[in-house]
Amino acid sequence: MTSSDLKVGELAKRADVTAETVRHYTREGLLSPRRHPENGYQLFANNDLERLNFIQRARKLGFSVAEVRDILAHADQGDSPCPLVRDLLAQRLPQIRARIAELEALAQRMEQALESWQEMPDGTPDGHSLCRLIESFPEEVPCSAEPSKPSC
Amino acid sequence: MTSSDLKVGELAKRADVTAETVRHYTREGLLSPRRHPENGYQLFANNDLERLNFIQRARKLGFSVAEVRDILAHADQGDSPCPLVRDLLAQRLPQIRARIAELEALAQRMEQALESWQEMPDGTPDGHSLCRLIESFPEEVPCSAEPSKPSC
DNA sequence: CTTGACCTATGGGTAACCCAAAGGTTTTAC
DNA sequence: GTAAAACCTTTGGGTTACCCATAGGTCAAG
Repeated sequence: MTSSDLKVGELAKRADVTAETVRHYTREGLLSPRRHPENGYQLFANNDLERLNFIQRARKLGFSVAEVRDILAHADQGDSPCPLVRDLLAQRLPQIRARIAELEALAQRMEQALESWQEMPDGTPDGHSLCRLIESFPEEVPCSAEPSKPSC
Repeated sequence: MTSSDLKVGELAKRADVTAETVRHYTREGLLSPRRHPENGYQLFANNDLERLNFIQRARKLGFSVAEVRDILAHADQGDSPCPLVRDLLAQRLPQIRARIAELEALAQRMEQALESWQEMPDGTPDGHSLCRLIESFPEEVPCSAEPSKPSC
């Protein structure tokens, strides 16, 4: 109704996301557009552009969509969501660090594999080997299995 | 039929995965158990234990289940899958590196946020701010937007 | 012969969207 | 003024690599 009302595509363009993303956030309860009484189109207020920008910032900080929904719900009720925000971030950070370490280990396995495979022949699969490249690769040995090893 | 035939749970236990995982790989075509003619149970050959170990190794090297299926299909046809293996790994590695860089950037944003928030008050949401902590966080500025900046 | 441990198939859930289809609406252009 | 392009709607399915619940059949032990 207001001059500042935006349709899905308009809001999406201004926030530089796809219309599908806007619909997704709406389905998930992060946005609550009014409806045009005649054609059923979703109508977003100017406010919602700020809200969508907020969502994007929060997502870039690593919050999940569900977490952002909770943050927004707090704020909508007049409570400061900041303590929640801090908590969530502090919880998530070590998980991200762990994920980085995992991927780093993976990348090193991959590099080591590619390197050591330089000198190995391809070979055709016989009854015992599918691809020696992979089979020659050491299986991960959990440290608890051989506590005597000093490297563990 | 053979003494070495294994049921789902037995194979799973020996390869240290869940029975569900074995069923999943079977559904995806990585394993092709025979069927017990009377009770319909899946029967895995001794061979399949090696095959499952191979799958686990390949997965740890970063191959997707679909990729492992292709690798196994090659080998099953008597072709050496090794060139495919090398190709896939060489393709995947830079993607992993990119993902690591992304997560590293994310972790740094998170740390910077937590740090700078130490000195900021929480505040209750007013009409203009949901949580200043997040809103104060700089939006990602693509370098192409301001080519004059020397930092870009 | 019952109980518990195992098997089967089916279908739904996860995260954050993307995409297609079928159909109604609005805008643009001739 | 109208026809085509552009946009909107809802529905439902796909992505990854599994996990879990249900309902019901089977098997080993006591």
